[in-house]
Amino acid sequence: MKYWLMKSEPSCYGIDDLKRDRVGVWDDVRNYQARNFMRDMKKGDRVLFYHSSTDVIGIVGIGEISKEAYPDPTQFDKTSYKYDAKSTEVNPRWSSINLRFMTKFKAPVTLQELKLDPFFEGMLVIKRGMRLSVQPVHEKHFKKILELSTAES
DNA sequence: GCCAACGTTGGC
DNA sequence: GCCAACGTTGGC
Repeated sequence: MKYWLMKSEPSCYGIDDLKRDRVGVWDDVRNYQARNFMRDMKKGDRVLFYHSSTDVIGIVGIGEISKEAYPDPTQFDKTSYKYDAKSTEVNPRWSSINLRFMTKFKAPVTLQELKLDPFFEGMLVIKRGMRLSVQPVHEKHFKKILELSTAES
């Protein structure tokens, strides 16, 4: 099983939206590196759900990959601002995955906490200028974040 | 709202 | 294939 981190702006789609929907469609990634990671995802992989561009920045819950990469429907939709004229049905450029809600933390494990704890050194999300919205996470970091989240209230 | 750090685009 | 210009991300 692999572990990932996925960023989302809560004003756009946050953990509460995922909780309500139970399964969320990740369908607007237009970055090749992020796409490639999404294509590596396997059913059952765990995902740290991260809130960006908000007052409390950090990891707010856990999800699970419930459907592996498939062509992102928005790339063929001419009415979508995510429409990509260069993408074809035969050779789609962009991929989607489905994410199933698992847990919402009582309190976020904040970016600030991660930066202060030497244990998380090397974790991609705390690297300055790391804008990648989908990234792999080490198992030890994932597990530690789970511990931290239950330690909080 | 600022701006640094990237990624992408397109002229050459 | 280089690289300047431009657009976007995302923390602060």
